[in-house]
Amino acid sequence: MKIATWNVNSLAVRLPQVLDWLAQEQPDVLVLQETKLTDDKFPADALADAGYQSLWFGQKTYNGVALLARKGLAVADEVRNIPGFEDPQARVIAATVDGVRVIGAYFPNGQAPDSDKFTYKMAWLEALNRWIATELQTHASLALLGDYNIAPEDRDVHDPVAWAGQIHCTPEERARFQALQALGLQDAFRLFEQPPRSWSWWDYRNLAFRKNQGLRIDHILVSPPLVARTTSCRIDKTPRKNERPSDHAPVLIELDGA
DNA sequence: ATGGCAGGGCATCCCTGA
Repeated sequence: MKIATWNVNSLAVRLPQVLDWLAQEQPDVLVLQETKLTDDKFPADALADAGYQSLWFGQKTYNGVALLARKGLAVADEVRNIPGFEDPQARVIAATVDGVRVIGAYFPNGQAPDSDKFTYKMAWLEALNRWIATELQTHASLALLGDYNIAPEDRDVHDPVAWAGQIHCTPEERARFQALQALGLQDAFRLFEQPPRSWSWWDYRNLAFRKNQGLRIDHILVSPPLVARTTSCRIDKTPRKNERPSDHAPVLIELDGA
């Protein structure tokens, strides 16, 4: 079973690239962030033609998430956003696929550590942690994946000195990432040996991709039964080389067994 | 020290992203 996440930065612009990538990689599940589409505009038919059933949860201009699955999608226990956390922004979509609880999330950016958006980010992260704890009680096999907007460690940052204390790298955000790990989740990427200077996002500006200046902020966290089944985790830089690319690259894991 | 690119929307000399 192959499960992937990709922040596409507008599905309207990136749909052809998503279809290409699905044909290329044939993931069983793909979660998308920053679709930037209202629900009436979601391209469910084009994705169905490509063999994927979809769940989607969007809004105008900002945010928006979706969950695509080839088969085994249990739509009955779909969840949108964090239960009990009042939120006008479309950031979370969850469902169960072949017994795996898949939670796709677009974590708040936070803009700057002294901003209102950072306060919102921290409240959102706290609510997420509480909810994931309860989800784990009913779903032992759980994957939390998406654009976390957190670089968990300095080795996830191309220039840790320049980024020290900046958004995505503050101690408060990193403590929240560690709090998710304290629930028993593990960073699938770090279960394996990886190339140094591996990033999932590169700024559009400054030739950042060509110079490989980026951050690793897109993650797949897996619960213990999935840790045992995970055979690989990688970042696919290929779509970042496309014409009109997303600034994020997809991240994927492969699981043993059904 | 700043902004540099990209997407969306329909007002812009704008907002947000990361």
